Amino acid sequence: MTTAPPSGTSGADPQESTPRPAPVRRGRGRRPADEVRHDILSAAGTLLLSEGMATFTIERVAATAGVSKMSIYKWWPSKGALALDGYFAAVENTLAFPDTGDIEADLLTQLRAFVHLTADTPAGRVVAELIGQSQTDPDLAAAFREHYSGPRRRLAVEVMQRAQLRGQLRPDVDPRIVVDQLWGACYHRLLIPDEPITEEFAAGLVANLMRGLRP
Amino acid sequence: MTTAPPSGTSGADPQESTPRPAPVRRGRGRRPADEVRHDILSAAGTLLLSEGMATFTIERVAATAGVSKMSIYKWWPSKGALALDGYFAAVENTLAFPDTGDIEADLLTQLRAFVHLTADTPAGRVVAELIGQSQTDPDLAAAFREHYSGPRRRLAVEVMQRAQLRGQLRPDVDPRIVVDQLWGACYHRLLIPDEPITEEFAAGLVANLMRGLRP
DNA sequence: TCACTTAATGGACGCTGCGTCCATATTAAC
DNA sequence: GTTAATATGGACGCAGCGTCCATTAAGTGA
Repeated sequence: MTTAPPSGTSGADPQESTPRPAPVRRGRGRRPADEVRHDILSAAGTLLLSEGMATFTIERVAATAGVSKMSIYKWWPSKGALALDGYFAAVENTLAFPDTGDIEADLLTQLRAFVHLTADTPAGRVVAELIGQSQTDPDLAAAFREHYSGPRRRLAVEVMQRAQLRGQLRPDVDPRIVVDQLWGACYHRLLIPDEPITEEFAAGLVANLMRGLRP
Repeated sequence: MTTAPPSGTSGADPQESTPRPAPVRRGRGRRPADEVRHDILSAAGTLLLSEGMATFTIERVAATAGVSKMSIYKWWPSKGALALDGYFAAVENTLAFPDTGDIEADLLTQLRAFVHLTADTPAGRVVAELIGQSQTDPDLAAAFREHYSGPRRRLAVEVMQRAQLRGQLRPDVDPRIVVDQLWGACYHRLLIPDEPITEEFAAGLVANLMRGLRP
């Protein structure tokens, strides 16, 4: 969080070259598109992280953002798509995947990050609700695959392919399947919480796969 | 809706060449509880399998079953819980888990059954939507764990524990984690369809885990 | 500078579904 | 046969959806 939010709710930015006499009051009339979009995304992210998907509605986002519903419908096709963008706007989105040369250590590091995310932040719960919503919201499903699961999956596959070239992984295994056996297993516990998501779980995932189950 | 006279003749006339003799126009008054429950579950299952969770509403189930909403609210706390029971009522629910003595073959058999279920029947899609709904429906989440995921998970763990006693699996692996790496991986592809669910996928899941990823 | 174009707002609309509440009708239980 | 139980139809207020309009302000170019 920076100390100088340029578009705070309270006042105009005095650093702008054009002085604005009455920026606080909102009424009818045209407003800068970026400003409107920012207000919407900010409100959507806040509502999503604080109360979750169950009470997330277009009307509430509009009211919180001080924006009309039409402005929202103009840019987002469904409440799920809006929620996803709100999530991205609210959450630090680090897509870094370490590649230190030790594939086993790198996988464990990433899985530990997942454990931490679900244990110590609301992000895990929110992502689970977004995946849930995407089951009956095609627009969200498409956006989720394109902007969330797709890039992450690709990144993990690439790291494993490099490990295969280094000879650290059997060349005949399909890295795409391994992704499902590591992160898919995590999402499984996130979405169907029969068992907890712990550090031991993460360690077990890697150990089982690397060593194999045979005695 | 026109106001129909209280006599039985004028109630549901429009399409009265239906081969079903039973669905006589119903009016007010007490009915056998089992009969009402059956009508509700039957309608819920039919609606769920034919149109999915997106258009599944209490009102529609009530109308289809020829039942008042109150009768539904009397027995089910949420639409998700009703949908789950409707699913069980409509789908052949085989919980058999083979234990031939060859754990690798048995796991593959079960995973192939999952592939078949998602490819050739609407059950996979429906289960995915139920899991999705359960993310924002605590009643459904509880019922799903108790009646669906819990028993299935337990069964798989028991089979693997027996395999451990037979010496077919390393004694130090946690079967609960293996469940996530096999079925969790399948549900991952079901819920986030970046990659298809195929026989090769099922075979790869088992092969990766049994042999291990190391060269 | 000023007229013109663009677009966001408040407010309203009809619709669906929710969850609840009755009065009534009818069967099940005694 | 009488009584108690309960399912039904119908209505209620509420929330949210998705769309539409007239108003009003910001941006644009001459």
